[in-house]
Amino acid sequence: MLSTQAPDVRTDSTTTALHTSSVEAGWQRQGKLWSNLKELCDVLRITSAAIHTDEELLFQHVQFKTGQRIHTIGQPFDTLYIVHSGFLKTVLIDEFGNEQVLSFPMKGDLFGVDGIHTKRYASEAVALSNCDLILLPFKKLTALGRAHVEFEHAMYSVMSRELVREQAMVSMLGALSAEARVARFLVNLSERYADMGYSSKLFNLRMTRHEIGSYLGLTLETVSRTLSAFNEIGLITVDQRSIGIKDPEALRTLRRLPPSSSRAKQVAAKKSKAAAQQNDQSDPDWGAQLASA
Amino acid sequence: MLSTQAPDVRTDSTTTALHTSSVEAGWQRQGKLWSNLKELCDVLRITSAAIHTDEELLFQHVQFKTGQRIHTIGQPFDTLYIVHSGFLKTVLIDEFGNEQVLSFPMKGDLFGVDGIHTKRYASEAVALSNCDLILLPFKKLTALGRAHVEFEHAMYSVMSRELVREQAMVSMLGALSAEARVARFLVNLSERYADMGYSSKLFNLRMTRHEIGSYLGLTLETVSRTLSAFNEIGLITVDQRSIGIKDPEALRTLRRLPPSSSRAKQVAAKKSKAAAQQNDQSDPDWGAQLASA
DNA sequence: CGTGTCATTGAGCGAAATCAATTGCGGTGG
DNA sequence: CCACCGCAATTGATTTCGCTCAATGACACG
Repeated sequence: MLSTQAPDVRTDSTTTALHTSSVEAGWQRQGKLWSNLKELCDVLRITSAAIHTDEELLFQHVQFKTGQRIHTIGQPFDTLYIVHSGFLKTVLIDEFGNEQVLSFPMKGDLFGVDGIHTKRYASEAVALSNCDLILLPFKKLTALGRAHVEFEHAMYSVMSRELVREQAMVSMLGALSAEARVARFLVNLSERYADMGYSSKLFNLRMTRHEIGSYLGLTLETVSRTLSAFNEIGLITVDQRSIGIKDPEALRTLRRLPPSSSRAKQVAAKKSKAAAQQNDQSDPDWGAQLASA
Repeated sequence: MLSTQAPDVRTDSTTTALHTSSVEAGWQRQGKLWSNLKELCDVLRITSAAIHTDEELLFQHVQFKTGQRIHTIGQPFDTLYIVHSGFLKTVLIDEFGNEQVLSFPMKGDLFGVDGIHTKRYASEAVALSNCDLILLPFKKLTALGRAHVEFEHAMYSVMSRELVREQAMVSMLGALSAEARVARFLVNLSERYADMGYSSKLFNLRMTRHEIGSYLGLTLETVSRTLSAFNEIGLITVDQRSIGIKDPEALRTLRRLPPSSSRAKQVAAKKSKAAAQQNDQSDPDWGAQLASA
């Protein structure tokens, strides 16, 4: 495995030493990490102009290993979580035990917000990799909001951001085709990786096809087929969990795959090209098919 | 039109006299209405224990007529809206002008929250009936949050509630069949009407089939057909915009094929019926098909 | 009484789900 | 080390749900 391509962070040595490796931010103390307010704001990408770096307030970190649950549905709520490193999923579980993936929190994301209203978490959070989370007790948050005007505003802002994200999700599920959803999902992941300083062109998926499908409102087979189709066309490369983004712009603007008839044509063209030793990804007349109305 | 069944509020005389009719709460002043903090909390269904009723702070009301836009996408954000009476829709508009309905705010609902993050509204709000809205300037809100601990908590709570609602929406779009979506939509509306003190059994839809379809991720034809089907089965009565709820429990538990399994049972039931040469649309035991997960 | 908007209903088709078979990979234990 | 197992992923065959296209009906409005 290429350690350069994967945003694996300290997972490279395979799940063993969490507390031993050094980390970018936070103060290390006998295996526990603490962050001050400034660091917390940085992780959340919040403008912390008037925040004193000498603030004595500290925020505890907690580590979770792959597969562990951070909180479950119905569990009494009292703290929010900020992802310092690692990857997670949040899921809703219906009355029959079916999981519905709601989000894939990663570095800088906040989760647990759904617990504020009813004082119990409305969703379940599971670590998809080893994780380092910053605990943000809700009490502390409100106290902080009253002390620092900036911080209060920032918290509202972050919650608003979450809401907008959900809205975009609803819009996507309601209006886009399967291919468009998968395409946007990939672009989205790519951009988030870029934000985190990793490669936006080559990365490993942290979730299964099933989880992706659940997130996008599709079956795992459809996700798999769509990825394969994108691969054939040269938009991406796929090898199991490893994804290479080849044509971000096409993915971003993709609405629907060409009709199966012209698709056959395309494949044919591709074959003839391969036979002629031509370069693959030229395919002139599509890749950014737009909806007409 | 039966004025008793419809939560029409001052709309009966058809869009003419807004400022003339009297309203339940608020202080009337030459055509403008003002609410104090207590009233505002009441509308939001917030426990306002420690809120002084003698609070001098007043919140302005604004009236909108059917079809008017409250705010548009990209417009600078500075105030939130609380629905005092009337019905609205919030929509997202994609790059090709297609509308995607996000919510149908009604009495007690808060909207405009999506503007906090980017300082510009991310969605557009349109009045589906004549509306009376309470303005809640964001500045005022934060100030209030610092003054009244209770209020700050309440605002977080309301935003959390919105987020949970969106999550439920995502879950529905991702996992439920067309019939289940429509069924839940009806139940949801019914309950909201009940909360507002109107009949939960008989009401008028304020939105078109197209808008319902957009909201549920369906086409207007599918919505229409589904309503007709529910009507034939006796779950509801439909006559244009007028809906009568006949079997809330069946609607509430109506499902379709979530992920896997459960299908065997369905097919078996179908086959046994077919074998018994049963009449088509009598189908006694459907209308509340449950997934066995 | 036309005209436009919204709703209903039907026919046909296509995208995605379901069902099913196979392959690839990582771990485990003989 | 390899055989075996379980899980994930790929791929194909078939079904079906919901969309598209289209015609018609109901109602409000000028």
